[in-house]
Amino acid sequence: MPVKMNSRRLEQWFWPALDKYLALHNLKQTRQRKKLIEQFLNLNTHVDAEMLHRKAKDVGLNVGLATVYRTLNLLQQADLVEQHFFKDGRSLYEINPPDEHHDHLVCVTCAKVIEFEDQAIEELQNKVAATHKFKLTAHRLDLYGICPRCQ
Amino acid sequence: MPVKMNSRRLEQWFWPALDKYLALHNLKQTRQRKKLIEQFLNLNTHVDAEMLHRKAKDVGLNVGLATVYRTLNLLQQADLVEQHFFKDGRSLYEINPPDEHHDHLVCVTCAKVIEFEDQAIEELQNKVAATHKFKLTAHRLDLYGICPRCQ
DNA sequence: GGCGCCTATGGAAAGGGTTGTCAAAATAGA
DNA sequence: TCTATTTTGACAACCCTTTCCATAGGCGCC
Repeated sequence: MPVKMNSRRLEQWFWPALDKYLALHNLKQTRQRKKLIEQFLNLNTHVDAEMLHRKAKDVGLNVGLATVYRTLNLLQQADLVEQHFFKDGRSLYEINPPDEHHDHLVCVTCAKVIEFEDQAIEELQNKVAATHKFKLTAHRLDLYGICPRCQ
Repeated sequence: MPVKMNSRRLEQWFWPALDKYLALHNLKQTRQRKKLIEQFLNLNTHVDAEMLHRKAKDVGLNVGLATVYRTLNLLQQADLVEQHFFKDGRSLYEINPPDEHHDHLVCVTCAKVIEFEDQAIEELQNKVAATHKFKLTAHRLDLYGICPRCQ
């Protein structure tokens, strides 16, 4: 079971990391960015652009959808979120704290997602990459099955 | 390295399976379908709709792009091909012979895809599923990295 | 073979997610 | 505060994919 950072730790890691990235790239602190990211951190799950857009409107931030995409792309460039591509053409984004990688176990019946990590698997992946002389940058492992409740 | 069926075995499995599916669903044998699929089998790698469309034109088949998509979707429904979503918003399709699973090592620079299989990883996956009492039905493992030539 | 039903096709249009454009607004530094 | 530069919102443009629709083409039946 992956241990997820609690909210306090998450924020303590995230905001300085973001500030650093912004400063490094001559980017600016803006109200929209801050609010959008606050919402994202609150949710702290897989979100797509449209969900975040709605969530922002809910808390009274009148922000354009384009800005949501720009913000998500920025976060991804900064390696602060991870982008997932799944089976309907839309991307999901997920906060990506350092050293907190996990994979997904997905119930094909109820769509429930369990996160897990397995160090042994990771090591074998590195071995495979090494065999083919690849410099590994990322990976995704999704297991699909039927959860206990749905069986 | 995964062992791929040779061309003869591939065709001996594929065409009867397709015929069976068509018959079962009251679908028809058409020139376009047959030719498109012939090209796909010839290539026998990851293809996207546009590649297949071009390939078909190359051999003198004037087929609409819509038909290419329809054909690929049909094959997927029949479970004769597998659809992949790698990181650029377009889908790749791959012939999917029974009992011939493999995973992917994708170069993030040149988009080259290498196939591999690793029994040890598979076993560990089963173990993970068992831990969570999931009945595993499928999985996908994509490794992303930079290939030797792009480094 | 010919008839009729029903599926398949091509081309164009529509769809849905994402990115680009551009004038106006906001930020950060002097 | 003033100025250079980035960011924003609204909307258009984009790309891949699906849908529409009128026509063409399989396939069973006589």
